[in-house]
Amino acid sequence: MTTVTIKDVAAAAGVSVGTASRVLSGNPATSAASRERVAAAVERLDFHPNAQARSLRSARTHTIGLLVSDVRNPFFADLAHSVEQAALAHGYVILLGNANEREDQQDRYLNTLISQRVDGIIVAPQGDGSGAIRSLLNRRIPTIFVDRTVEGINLPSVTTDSGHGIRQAVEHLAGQSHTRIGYIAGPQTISTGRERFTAYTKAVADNFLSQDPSLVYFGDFQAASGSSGVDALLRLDQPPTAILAADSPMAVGAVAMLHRMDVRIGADIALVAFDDIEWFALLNPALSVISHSVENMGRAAVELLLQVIDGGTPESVVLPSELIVRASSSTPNPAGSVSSLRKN
Amino acid sequence: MTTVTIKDVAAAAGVSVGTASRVLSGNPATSAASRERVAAAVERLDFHPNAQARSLRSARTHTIGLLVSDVRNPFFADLAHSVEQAALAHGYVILLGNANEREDQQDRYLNTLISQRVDGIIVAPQGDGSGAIRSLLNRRIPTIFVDRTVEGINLPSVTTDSGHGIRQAVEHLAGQSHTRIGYIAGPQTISTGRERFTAYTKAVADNFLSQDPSLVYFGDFQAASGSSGVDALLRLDQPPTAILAADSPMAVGAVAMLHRMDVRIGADIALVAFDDIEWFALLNPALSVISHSVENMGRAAVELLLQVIDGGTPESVVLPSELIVRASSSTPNPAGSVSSLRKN
DNA sequence: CGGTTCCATGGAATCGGTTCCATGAATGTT
DNA sequence: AACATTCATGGAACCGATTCCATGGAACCG
Repeated sequence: MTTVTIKDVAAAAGVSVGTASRVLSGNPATSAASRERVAAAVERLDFHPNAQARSLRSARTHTIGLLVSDVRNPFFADLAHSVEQAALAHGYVILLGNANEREDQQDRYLNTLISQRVDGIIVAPQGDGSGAIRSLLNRRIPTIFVDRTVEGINLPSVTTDSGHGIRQAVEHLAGQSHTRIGYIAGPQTISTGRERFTAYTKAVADNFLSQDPSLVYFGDFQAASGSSGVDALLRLDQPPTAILAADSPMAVGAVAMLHRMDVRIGADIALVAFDDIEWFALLNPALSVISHSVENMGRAAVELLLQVIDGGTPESVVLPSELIVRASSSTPNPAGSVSSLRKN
Repeated sequence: MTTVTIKDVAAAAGVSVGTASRVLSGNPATSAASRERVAAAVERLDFHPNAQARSLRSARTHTIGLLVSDVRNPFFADLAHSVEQAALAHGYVILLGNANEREDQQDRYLNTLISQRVDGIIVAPQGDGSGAIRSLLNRRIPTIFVDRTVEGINLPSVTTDSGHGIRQAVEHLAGQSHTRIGYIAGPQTISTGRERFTAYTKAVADNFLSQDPSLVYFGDFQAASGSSGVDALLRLDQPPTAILAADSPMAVGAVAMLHRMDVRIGADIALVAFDDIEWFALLNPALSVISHSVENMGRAAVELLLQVIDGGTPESVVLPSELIVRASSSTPNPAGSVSSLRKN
């Protein structure tokens, strides 16, 4: 590992390290002559400034931490991509952490990000804010929440108004004479899990549909729990004729289980998923979804964070959600169609 | 941004910074008494060591760079996840870069990773090795290739033997009397694109199938080109009765276009994709795939890299690929079934 | 032409850790 | 009891950049 330092560059260019540094950082107090000679030396030696040394002194790393809940969830993969592109456009690099929907891994990453002295952190948080998130607040590290928030912690955030989309979905299903709408909920320890569940509950009540609590299955936002949810709901004495899944991995699990049970989506049962994933439209029948723009979310998150880094206190952003109706929620004859399948 | 340094810790614990540092880095030359006092001070002050300062002196960052071609490609998202988990188990943090299948973004990230002085780099490379990859070699930065390689650059790698799976797929299709197998190839500038294309060509020849060059469409490993590929192939005077897509995003694009054209997969045309993605099995009909273990690939990559970091020169690893037959490639009556659809 | 201003420059301090070295106390050896 | 050895410790040098400060030459001005 040959190491070229700014000293080597200065020597090669015949200037002092101070001058070399000024040229490198674009300080205007440099002559054209030395700019030229330093540039040539950098080129010749293939010099890459040591980011550690640089940020040790300047207290800026030009790095932002992004902590997502689960990279394999396409929603977060897309989010990572859009955050990364937006950050890149502003000269920042992202350090990506993956909490795997676990609070201990989140804390571990947060501590790493703090140690790395990232300029700011964008986090889709887990838990109740008792762990490493406290350290962020205490140290006043620029932080914003994305997708989710933590109750009692007042940080700028970019979230989705899931209420609107869920209301639309429930009304849409009610409009097709579904009265028993099953709901595969996210964990109630996560803000989106709570918010979407509340919206479902309210929409069901407002539309005079069944409020039978056994129509709700509490999952964990991961695929396996979507499968268990379908299994549990279809075992009920009076199973739902439509199911709404609170995120896309659980929807995937639901689809898999429905296939396994030979229940025809869009015919025997209606299915709607929260989150629009590219290939949901490719399923046969195509899946109806509640969509929100991950592109906008990523961009807004970076912009908010940069404002906080610059000392501002920006307003939180709430993005809209919208129902997209496809074939999976167009049940020809909803009532009672599934009950005959229960015996399988 | 309150900053707690090791000096504060040392003062609070009543020891010198040297001793505090030794305690923190687990140096055995410390007394139980000072270990205890330092630990207490760290806890009380919520001290997080500055990784910059630490690695500036010790020349170790405990960070490895992972540069993938496209985070939104589920294959690479899964790879990122498995690399991350494997790295975490060894006390390393990953810095994730996303090249977006573009060489300029790759070079930009490589330079950043070099500046960040990561201990090593795992890269799924783009291009011909003329760009920033040269800098890696010159500086002898521990680097390994994953998934792909670069011709003429001799670095340890973890790749898939795509040949076996592709041969199986072609034989499987030939066994169902397909004689014209369309191929949506990856770019020939990428090793996997070349290798898979070569394997297809050879398998087609070995099985005495049509070697009509117009059966091959060259895409770019991204979804849109899968759609164009299907469009082009089905416009032929003699369209293929089966299509093999060289990666999963192109397969997604292919599926989307086939839907749009109302061509029934598994009936009008057979389809096989390289890469197994969780939900490919959920499509109706389920998609036949050539599968390889991304889990093993990630783990092997981290292990290889750690060996290089420790000064070793490990052997490259080649993982197997395997055909998984599902309904999409079980065409009941292949011959000529698509030609009637061409007029649409 | 003398004095002020401007500005590029070199040198040194600095960031926050790690690590080397000298020291002195404690322990062990004969 | 004298001496060698071990070992925790404090202090200082060091990693590679940035940034402050003093300096000296050029430009400008009356």
